Parts: sequence; structure tokens; C-alpha cells
Amino acid sequence: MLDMKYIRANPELVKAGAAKKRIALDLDAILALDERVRAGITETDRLRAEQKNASKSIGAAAPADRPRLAEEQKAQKAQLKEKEEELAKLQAELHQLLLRVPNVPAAEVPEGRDDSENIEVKKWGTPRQFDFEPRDHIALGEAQDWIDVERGARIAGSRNYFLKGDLCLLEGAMMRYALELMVSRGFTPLSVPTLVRKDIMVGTGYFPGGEEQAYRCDERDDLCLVGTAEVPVTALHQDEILDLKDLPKRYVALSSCYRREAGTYGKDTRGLYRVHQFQKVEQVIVDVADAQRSIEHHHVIVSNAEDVLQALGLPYRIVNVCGGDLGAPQIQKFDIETWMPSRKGYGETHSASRFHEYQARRLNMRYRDADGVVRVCHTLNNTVAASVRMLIALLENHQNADGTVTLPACLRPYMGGRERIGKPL
RNA sequence: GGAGAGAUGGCGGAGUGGCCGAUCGCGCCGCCUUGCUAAGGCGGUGUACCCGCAAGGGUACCGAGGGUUCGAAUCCCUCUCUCGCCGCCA
Repeated sequence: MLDMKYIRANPELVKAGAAKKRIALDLDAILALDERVRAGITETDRLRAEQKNASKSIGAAAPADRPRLAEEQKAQKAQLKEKEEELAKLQAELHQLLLRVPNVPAAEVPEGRDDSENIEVKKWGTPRQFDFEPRDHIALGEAQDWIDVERGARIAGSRNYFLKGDLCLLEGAMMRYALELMVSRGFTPLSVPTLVRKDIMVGTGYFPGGEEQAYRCDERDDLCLVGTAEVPVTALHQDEILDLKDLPKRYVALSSCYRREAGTYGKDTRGLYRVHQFQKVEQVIVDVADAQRSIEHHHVIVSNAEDVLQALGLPYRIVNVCGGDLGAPQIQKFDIETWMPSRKGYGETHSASRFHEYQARRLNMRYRDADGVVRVCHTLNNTVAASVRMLIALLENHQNADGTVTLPACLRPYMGGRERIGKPL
């Protein structure tokens, strides 16, 4: 959420930002409503002050006079109540509108309508030239009895799966490697709730707007399944005023992630590219409101992810996500796409976002700066390693002609020291 | 799931209808006293919003939301959370 004061001071910037993101926004309606709200506040404050003074003088008056004076206050009270109700309604309306005002994208975000216009900013590694006919991860996984999508679907519907045997272990190995790498870099590991209250979904910017993508248990329990550990981790310090000396906060969390994938029928139906549930290690940074420091953190969290991919020996590219493909909350986003032979292309495995105070303001997460002034934090996050999508890349890129898969050195300690998995087919 | 106790400022802890945005203590900040240290004295010390060029003024907030009242931290209702007890489950 943007600060109303900022919007008032920079309406053209906000409008241009929404336009760059291709998000419809009637800012003038918001500005007009804001005027009415402020006038309402001034008015109710004045009436309340009168009311308070009158009450005080009743308390000070002779007891005999009090009933008469109290009687006279009743009309005032009714008027105040009416104004208050009117104001509360306007404020609620304004708040709802503000929740939908998109964050202003950075100047370095490219113009563009959709992901086809994202700009590649880096490429690492060379897609492997196979001297045999490579299998895709499903063919390989089923032949090795590593993947069972049929029973997954029977038990939980389409886009659900079982991982078995060494692939199950490999998933754990990759998660553990990613987690430990981040811990070695000073990130605090967290085990987090994956069911969160609806206001946390609002606080992190997923609601309103993303309701269709979330599994919801809120009818009975007001809880939603998170699509990423970003949600509980970013919200960890909700409603807190943090000490400057404790910033930045660096967290890493492994969690299950749940996505409804509404509106993707017929898209990526083969294999495990698009699934309803997966494991992910996520990194989150909370720091002071300093644009330059946010940019530095952004680079760091991207390079953390790059280090994982490089250690895994997976070719990837980084794209600077264009305005039209950017979500409402982000200032800027870099997606990392990993080479997947079966797609004959790069598939998104990481998403590094910079928010400035958009999330922190909604979460009411602040800190006291060196001058003692309370300010709203900045937040960022990025994937470290995402299961299934990166398992696809691992299996497909590192497969051998005989159907075995060579393990990257960094994962071997987590796989009993083995160099490869799978039986010759 | 059942019966109970509690929730006040950074912390501790008063406060049972008007003099309470809240005594006091600790902590913290500033100044002062005192060779140093220890100790002491004085003053200050929440968040948000509105009006104002500013100085300043105003409003709200005592877990959350409603209610009673001219007036609520204080009375009533609902909810949440915390703590310990019983039951159930792991």
C-alpha cells in the first residue's frame, strides 16, 4: 500500500506507474474521496472536542444542575454519532481503494505488456547438447519409479503427484542444501505456519486480487494456505516497531507452497511444471526505508539464487520483468529461468521482488531510525530453490543415456555420497 | 471440546464512572552535582491522524469489536490471545 500522503503529493507518478503496469486505476476518485475523509475528520474531531468539554463542565457543575445539562448534551451526541458513522464508512471505502493502488515501478523496469517483453539481463551456462535422445522428466521419472502422477491425481486431483524413492530424497537434498547455504550466509532459518489469517494475505499484498489463486479455509477458520513462505516470513514482524540495530532481518524458510492455478487449464498439463503443491526455500529481507539499500539487497538475493543454480550446474537466465508482467505490489522483479530440455527453453524457477514499503505499510511493520523517527520498513524476497521445477531441470539436464542421473557434487553429501541415482534402463 | 484466570506505555506495576493518555518504579535521553568510580538532583521520554507556513492546537488509542452513559482503562456483551486444569487426539 502506498502512503496516502505520497499519493496526494505525487498523483501523476502514481498514475504513470499504474499505466506502466497496465493496471486500471481511477486515482482522481481516490483523491476526491481523500478530501472528503479529511474534511470529515476535521469536523468530527471538532464535534468531539466540544462534546468532551461539555462533559467536563457537567462533571464540574453542581450535582443538582447535572441532569438538566446532560439532557442538553443529547442532541449534540446524536449529531456526533451520525458524523462518525458517515466518516467511518468513507474511511473504509478509501482503505479498500488504497489496497488496490499498485506500487510505482522503478525507472529501470522495462516497458512492456506481458512476459514476452521481459528483458534478458544475464545468461549463465550453456544448454547441453545431448548425444542421445533425452527423456523428459516424466518419462524418466516413471521409468525409474520416481514419479507417480496417476495416483497423485486419483488422491488429490490433477496437478498432484507423489515423489518416490531417490527422487523424494533428492528433493529433500536440494532443499537442505539451499537452506544450509543461506544459513551459512547469515540468514536465520524459520519453520513457518503455512495456514495464515486472511489479513496476512492482505498484508503481504496477495489480497485483494489474488483470492482465486489461494486455497482457502476461511469459511470456518479464517485461514488460507500460503502460496509461498514469503507470506508468513514477511508478516513475522507485523505491527512491530523494530530496533535499528536489529536490521536488516534476514530470514530463510522451507515450506510447502499451495497454488490453485485457477485459469491455467490446459497450460503445462504434462509433467510437474505446474502443480498445486510444492516445496520451496525462500529468502526474505526486512530493512530500513532506503532505496539504495533495497537495490543492494535485491542484487544479493538474486546472486544467492544464482549460486545455488551454478552449484547445481543448471543453465539459467535472468530477466528484468516488464511493467505489464509485474504484480501490483512490486517496485521491480527479476525472474530467474532455468533451462529445461523438455521445454526446449527456460522455465521460471525463481522470482526476486523488491517492494519498498508496500508490504510493510500494510503489515504495519516499522522501525525507529537513528533520529528516533518511526518509519515503515522495506521488504524483499526471492526463491532460493523451488522443488519440482528445479527437480525437472536436475533430472533432464543431468540425465545419462542409460537413464541414470548424475548428481551435482553439492548434493552428494545429502544423498549418501552417491554420484548418480537410478538404475540403467 | 469443558470449566477457569488474565491482557494497561520499552519493561514492571497502580488505577472500579468525570480531577486518567493514564500514579509510581525500572530502563532510556538531556542537563546538573561530585577528583575517577559509585551515588545523587532536575527535566524529558508512546503511536497515529487532522488543522496550521510555523509556533502551536485538536482527536483517537489501556488485547479487538460492539453497547450503556452528558462522560468509560473503569460497567455490560461478543471475539481473540496468553497461562494453568480436565477431556480428546498425536
